[in-house]
Amino acid sequence: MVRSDIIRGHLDSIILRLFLEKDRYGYEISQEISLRTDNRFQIKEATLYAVFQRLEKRELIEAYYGDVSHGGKRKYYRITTLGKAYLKELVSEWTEVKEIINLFMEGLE
Amino acid sequence: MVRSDIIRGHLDSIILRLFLEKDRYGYEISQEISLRTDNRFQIKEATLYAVFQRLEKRELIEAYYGDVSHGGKRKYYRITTLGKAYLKELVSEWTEVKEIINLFMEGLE
DNA sequence: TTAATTACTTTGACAGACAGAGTAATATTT
DNA sequence: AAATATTACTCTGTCTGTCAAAGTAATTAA
Repeated sequence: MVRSDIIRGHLDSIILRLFLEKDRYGYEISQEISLRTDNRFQIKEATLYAVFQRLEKRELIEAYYGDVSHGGKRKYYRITTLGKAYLKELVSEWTEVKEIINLFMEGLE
Repeated sequence: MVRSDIIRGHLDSIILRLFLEKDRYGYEISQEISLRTDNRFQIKEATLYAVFQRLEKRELIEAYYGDVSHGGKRKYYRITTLGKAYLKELVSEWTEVKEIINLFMEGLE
């Protein structure tokens, strides 16, 4: 398991990326992250919903209530146009951050 | 300039790496980071000295006072054996984090 | 009926990073 | 010699992101 404070700051990117693919609800996002990372990273519930609140307040995603299938009622989110533009920025930021950190880390692997 | 909370968690790595090369003092580290990143990232003074305190408390680096050349007296740090081992861990952690984030970011660049 | 799973929410705490202000010594300019 | 710039370090208080812990509620399986 990767320490979460090393992934800190990238959660918005990861989550927005998953919303770019399709509308999703919270629990699904958390499952999807565990699945795709092969359990190398798991987002904590409290963190997840805090991210949603932050993104919604900034109008990068918007919520609507979906159908109740298993268990509790699902709250779906969709990414907004603003959110898509922001994700684009985050992606190029990631490219730059990677370059910078590699600058210091390479030659040590 | 890269946002600092996206580099957060990697400062220990960057600084330990610079100490691996040779003993250095604070101001030098800050200059070196700006230089190597071409000013794309600048560590703030308050942050820098907080990192030193953290690393010293964990016995990953140790301090000694050097000669006074220009300006205020310099406090030098050297990396300890423990620090070297820890850096090794951080480097492999970085490789893994990179993989994980790329998992979500690739195909969007 | 009970337990397990799905799904979301809230509160309070903590750690890392930073702004801002301050101290102090040396070097440069006037 | 005095004023200013630069080098160098320290401290306090604040903000933000993440998380632990606890709780609510609905559905499904035992």
